[in-house]
Amino acid sequence: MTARAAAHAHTSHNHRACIDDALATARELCATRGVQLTPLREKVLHIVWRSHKPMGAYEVLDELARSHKAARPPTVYRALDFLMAEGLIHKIESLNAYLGCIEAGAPHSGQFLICQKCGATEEIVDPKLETALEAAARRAHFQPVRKVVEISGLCARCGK
Amino acid sequence: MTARAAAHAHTSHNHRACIDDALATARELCATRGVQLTPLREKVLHIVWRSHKPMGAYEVLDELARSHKAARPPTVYRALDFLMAEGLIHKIESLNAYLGCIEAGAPHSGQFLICQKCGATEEIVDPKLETALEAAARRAHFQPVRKVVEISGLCARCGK
DNA sequence: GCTCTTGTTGTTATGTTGTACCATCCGCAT
DNA sequence: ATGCGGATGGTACAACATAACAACAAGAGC
Ligand SMILES: [Zn+2]
Ligand SMILES: [Zn+2]
Ligand SMILES: [Zn+2]
Ligand SMILES: [Zn+2]
Repeated sequence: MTARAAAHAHTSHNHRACIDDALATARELCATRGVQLTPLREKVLHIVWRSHKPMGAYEVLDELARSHKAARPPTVYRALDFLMAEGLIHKIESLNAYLGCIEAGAPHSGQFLICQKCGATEEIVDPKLETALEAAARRAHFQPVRKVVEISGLCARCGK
Repeated sequence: MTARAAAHAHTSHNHRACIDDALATARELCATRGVQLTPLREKVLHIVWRSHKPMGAYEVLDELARSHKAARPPTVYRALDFLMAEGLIHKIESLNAYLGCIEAGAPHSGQFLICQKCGATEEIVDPKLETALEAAARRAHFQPVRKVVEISGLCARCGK
């Protein structure tokens, strides 16, 4: 398990390591796949990774525009679409926001614990939950393609 | 199990029975709770129940406006908010759309199988999946409040 | 009857999220 | 040099959702 994956979103940790790890992994993956992690896309990935709270596209845009005057909505959405296609970020559907993936390279839809109080969102990888999802679909003769699992509530720290 | 709950979204069935059942259940529940299922709200519920495909708020608005000239976005969103609060419909987060609940009266967040080809969306009630969600949250010391589960893919009919 | 309160609906305007479409630029292969 | 495909620039607009205040209707208490 990487330092990044070991860190929990709601706990204090060396977040610089999260970012560095995420960017390094992204560069490796894109190089291997022969796709371009351009400076613009890397910048957007960096912005999304600034926290463990899902970030809205227009928040990303505001941040990006500070150093990139030409930034417009399509600029951001194209970068986000690329990063999602490469499995480097996830979209949190219930928030219309985006979050860095902690398991980039391993194709998955993502399972999330979203704290309603502090906003911190932790991506979990739970094989039993995955199995239960597959079983539920199978029971209905349904072929799953994308599985959205977003649990909102109170994180360990806020729920005390 | 009611006739409504027994019907699968992707199969042909007597859909009038779905609607009648849903409206009757809604009237009972609201009467019991002492909340007002007004003609407007009932009309919106009826519109949402016209199919087993999640319906966007503006689609509902277009339909509603045919018989209710004063209808505006807030008209529809207020009715949808009421119906959600009473557990009569669900919002499908990954589609920004709304769907009638097949188990109104039993508080739950809903679990959905969304066909990407035909659009039919089936609400399932899977205790094992529910257990797995609870367990995953517990493992992270997370207190779940709302659980969004939306599996997109191909339904039994379209996946053949 | 009156009026206070609460809940519902009417109405206008605006905020937020996401795309369509075409132009331009750049690296690379022919 | 020419053409091609991928990436970005830039304008406009579509789709989804809410804020804020006015109007109205029904029941409770006087
Ligand atoms: Zn971190
Ligand atoms: Zn992930
Ligand atoms: Zn039906
Ligand atoms: Zn339901």
